[in-house]
Amino acid sequence: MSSQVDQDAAVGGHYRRDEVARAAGVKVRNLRYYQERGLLPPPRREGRIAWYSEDHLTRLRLINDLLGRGYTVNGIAELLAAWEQGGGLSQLLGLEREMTRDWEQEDSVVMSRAELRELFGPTASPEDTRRAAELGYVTIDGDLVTHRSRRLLEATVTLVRAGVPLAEVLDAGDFVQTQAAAVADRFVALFSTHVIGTDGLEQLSATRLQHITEAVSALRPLAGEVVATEFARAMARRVDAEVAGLLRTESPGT
DNA sequence: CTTCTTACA
DNA sequence: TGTAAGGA
Repeated sequence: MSSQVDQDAAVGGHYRRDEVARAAGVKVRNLRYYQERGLLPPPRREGRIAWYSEDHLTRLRLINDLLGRGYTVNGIAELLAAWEQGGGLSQLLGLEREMTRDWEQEDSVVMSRAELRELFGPTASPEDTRRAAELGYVTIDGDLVTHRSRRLLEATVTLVRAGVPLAEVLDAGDFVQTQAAAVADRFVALFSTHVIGTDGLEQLSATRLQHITEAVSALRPLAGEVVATEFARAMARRVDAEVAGLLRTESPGT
């Protein structure tokens, strides 16, 4: 009966300095070190006693694991920061569902070629239809045309009725697809280097795989959030500039 | 005395 | 990362 330490520690999720250290398999000295490097949140203080929680324990184990795999302290700090941000955002908004939705889950619209012509009017050519199919917006089966996204179709119709030639709308769609792919590549690259590393997925432990899965789902909406925000800002600037230009040329004075 | 920090190697 | 010394 010489050590009752484990009983005290296991109950409330409160650990003293040396208890977390032992439980996580790190040296007491390093608790401070990780704290200074921003890897570990500071413990709750009660007089001279530093109390560590289950969260601290979990994080320490993760840090230790990553360190053992050759990650640098700085790399882990970056990962942890991104992780926390992503998790916070994904919980914050119901946006997650909206942003991770892809075409397969969207309403599709089926119509005949005649209906399609009627929808778009004279600016739409068979060539446009072919191009739309090439870009993946529609699939053609005999006389039936299926558009994969009702929202995109409606947006396109709106633009065309406002006077934008369909061919140019398709050009824009092509451009957006390319740029979106580039943006996605960038986020994925970030993720691979900082989270997965060079080892590849094969030799990862089950717990780390779990962590990665969580991080992916946390980072997806974060990436969407970043892009949406930047896009909104860019649009606002361009529109402002355009409107200012029009005002100068069209109404020189009253 | 214990618990924790600071500072130096 | 170890550890000696000092504050609370």
